[in-house]
Amino acid sequence: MKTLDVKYDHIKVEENKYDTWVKEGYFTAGDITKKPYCVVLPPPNVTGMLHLGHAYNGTLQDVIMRYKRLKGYDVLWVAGMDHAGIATQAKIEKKLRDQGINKYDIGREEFLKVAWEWKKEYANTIRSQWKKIGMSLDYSREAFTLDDKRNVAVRKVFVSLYEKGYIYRKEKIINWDPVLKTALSNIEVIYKEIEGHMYYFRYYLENSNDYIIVGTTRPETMFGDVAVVVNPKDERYQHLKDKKVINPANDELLPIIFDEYVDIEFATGAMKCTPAHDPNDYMLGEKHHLKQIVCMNLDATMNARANKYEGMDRFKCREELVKELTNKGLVEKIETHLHQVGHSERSDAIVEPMLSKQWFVSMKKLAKNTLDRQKNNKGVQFFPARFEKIFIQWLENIEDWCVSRQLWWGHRIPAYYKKGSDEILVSFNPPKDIENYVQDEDVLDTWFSSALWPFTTLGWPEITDDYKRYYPNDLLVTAYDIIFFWVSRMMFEAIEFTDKVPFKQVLIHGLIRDEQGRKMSKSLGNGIDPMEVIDKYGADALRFFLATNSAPGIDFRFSSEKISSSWNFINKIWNAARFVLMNLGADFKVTGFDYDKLPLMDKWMVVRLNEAITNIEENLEKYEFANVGSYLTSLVWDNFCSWYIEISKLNLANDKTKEATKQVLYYALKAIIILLHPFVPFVSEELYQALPEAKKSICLETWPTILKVNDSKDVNKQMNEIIELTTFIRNYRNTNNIKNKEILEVNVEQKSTLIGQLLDNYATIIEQFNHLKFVDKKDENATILATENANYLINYHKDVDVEAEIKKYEAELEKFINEVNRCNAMLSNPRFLEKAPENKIKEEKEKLQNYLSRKASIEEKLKELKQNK
RNA sequence: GGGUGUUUAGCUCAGCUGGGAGAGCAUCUGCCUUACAAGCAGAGGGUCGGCGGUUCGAGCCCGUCAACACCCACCA
Repeated sequence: MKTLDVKYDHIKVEENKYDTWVKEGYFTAGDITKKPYCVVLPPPNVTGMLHLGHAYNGTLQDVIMRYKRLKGYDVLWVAGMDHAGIATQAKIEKKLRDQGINKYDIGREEFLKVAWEWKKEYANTIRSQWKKIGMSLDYSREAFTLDDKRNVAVRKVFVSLYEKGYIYRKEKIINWDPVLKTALSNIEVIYKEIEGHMYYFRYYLENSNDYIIVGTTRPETMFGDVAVVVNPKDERYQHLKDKKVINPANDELLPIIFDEYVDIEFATGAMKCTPAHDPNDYMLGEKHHLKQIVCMNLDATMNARANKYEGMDRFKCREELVKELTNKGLVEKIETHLHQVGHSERSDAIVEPMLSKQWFVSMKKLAKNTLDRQKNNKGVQFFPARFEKIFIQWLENIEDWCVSRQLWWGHRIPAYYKKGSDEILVSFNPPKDIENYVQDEDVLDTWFSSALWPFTTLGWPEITDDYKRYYPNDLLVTAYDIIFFWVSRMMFEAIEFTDKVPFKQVLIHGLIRDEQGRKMSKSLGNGIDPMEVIDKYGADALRFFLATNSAPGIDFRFSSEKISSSWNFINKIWNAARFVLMNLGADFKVTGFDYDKLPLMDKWMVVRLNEAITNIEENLEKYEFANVGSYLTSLVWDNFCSWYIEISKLNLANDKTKEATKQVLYYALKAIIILLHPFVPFVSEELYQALPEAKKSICLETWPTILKVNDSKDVNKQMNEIIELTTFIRNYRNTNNIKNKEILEVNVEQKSTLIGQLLDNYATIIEQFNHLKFVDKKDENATILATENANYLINYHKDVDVEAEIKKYEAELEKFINEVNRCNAMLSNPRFLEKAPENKIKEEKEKLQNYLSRKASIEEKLKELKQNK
């Protein structure tokens, strides 16, 4: 049994606990005598340190994991990390660049060596951060999205999808990141509103002085133009049938194409068509069998198509071309124009839509399979439910997924091209005559491997014991910003390859913002390092803040003030525990107690605890952690500390009640510590180990159970009577400046047998607690407190200001008159009596009686006061 | 152009299936009462964004408007 320091010091408390937990195997799953419960951690990217969002996500899960362990489950929380292809490669390239190294100089193999070193370093950092947060992960099953086991699964899935016809390779318009020089999927493009220009150019008709005006926001792509398109219904352009116009940029002749796609109202209603640099133009091009002319290089400089602009950056080219055409008198006008421009999620470069040959996953059928399940109630249960709608809508409008990336850091695509032939071999293993083939240089989108995470972490494609036991996962916890990237892809892959949904439930949480409510971002520099917060306030305070200050699915603000409040709360428990332990004494034995023989106050503590356990459990099951937080706070702070401990001081001083109270203090403290453990694992372990007869660790404990009692209603009622009287007395002392040492005389007019019992048994303790004395005499100037069950007449009237007293009572009277009126209005409404549920009516009737009796008491008192005047 | 969320006390936010508005911080008053002054006791403070509707009864349900935030979408 450890003893507690006088002061709560989070640094000391949080030291040296985690390693023991891990070493003892408390987080290692596999006890097959228990029911399994499995969650896989959303693997953080090995790009760097964990941020506050990771701490939030990890805390929510850890709360659930620790709760489930206490509830007796065999909990598996799989640790793992994500290779984060683009993000990590970008960082490594930058690091190399800073050292003056170009990745092409060292080549793919050397580059990958550097990358694995990088991964090793950051993996260690991340593990040390998990440790500081206290995340109870199973490291024995730790996985990495790019390790050998996961590679086997990725190859198997790729080949299988290819063989089933879901994967194809095709030249299409894709989103090209010219900085990282790779293709991107649609959702890796972030659209931002940018003030650009709409340029209007004159396109002269062939052999004519007549011209039409064509608007564009991207003049540099004119070198890839193959037509001008107008709407067939547009009367302005009927005369252009079979005509050709001259491209102002390169004097080439462009046919006029008629297509309904063009919006007559927009700009001039005449649109240039660049099939190789715009998805809509591409579609038009396919339809009208137009050429596809790429006019840029992979780094977004212009290619030979741009003639003298070859080698120039696209935006510089735009500028120069506009200048040139202005000089030639071909510019009609230039307007500023707000539009959405796609940026690369990782490099922030303006994405170039570009014709390129890439690998795609055909999504329609896979999405449909997922939707069928979800809509037939065989899908996953979303918390909060509204995210299901978002998920469904996205799947219903899904486009094919571009999965090839022109990177080195990732799963290399298992496709082999036969030299000197068009033959493509897609196979799990390289062909035997590999010398006759060249493997595809590209790697797969990171999310291709992440999408398999719920089952590859459990050993799939092998049907392992883990897979059989822990799949499907019970829950996934993630932020709403990666529903599309991750949740939906896990869904369709799981359904396709395991014929099961990957997890039964998904808990979607919001994002954490800075103190001003802004999104945390690198560019704003407003990111908060969770490790700094932990140093200052402790992981427990951070965790309690994160878990209990957020509503499901809604963003919330970081608040150092609230973390500080969390710290204070922990400090409160710390001190309460010190008080209890000090009073139990060194020779305390846990003997339990006979509830029926307990004094009222001790019974009340047991009853409060029962109610708290029920409420906390219910809310944990619904992932309503904010509710759990307020129950815990009021249980500990109000019930346990402010009332029970304070009253227990009297019971502890009395030999008759001492022993039972000690037992209940121990019982309540232990239960509270365990209830708190999921949120504050470190300090709860410290406090737990200071308890008499503690096990080796709180991790071996079980969730507190409810003690069956049948008098909880009476217990609450009686204790509430004491609380009401006490609060009134305190208020009375306060407003009349009466010190505690001055004993107040109080006469009680009983209105119920309950009060009789209460006074018979606990008069002395109530007297001591409130520094008062119950007397028989009734002073005519007494102040009156009317409760539902009694009138308390306080015989203290020195320096009574009769006028002030009258005013006070009149105010009080008005309050009760209003209440009586309210009840009467309700109860005299025939429709209320007719339609409201019976118990509601009964409740209101009881209230009315109570208010009437309180009102009568006050009226009586007022009458007396006025007579005395 | 669609869609979602938010709007509650001075500030930051809870309020679960409709049945008398809550917390933390801040404010005011009084306390160093030996678990805790990072604390204790008491108090004040809100026509729950506006309007309309459903209901015996609305912060909660429906409609509408407003402000703010976010997501999706190929208008050159």
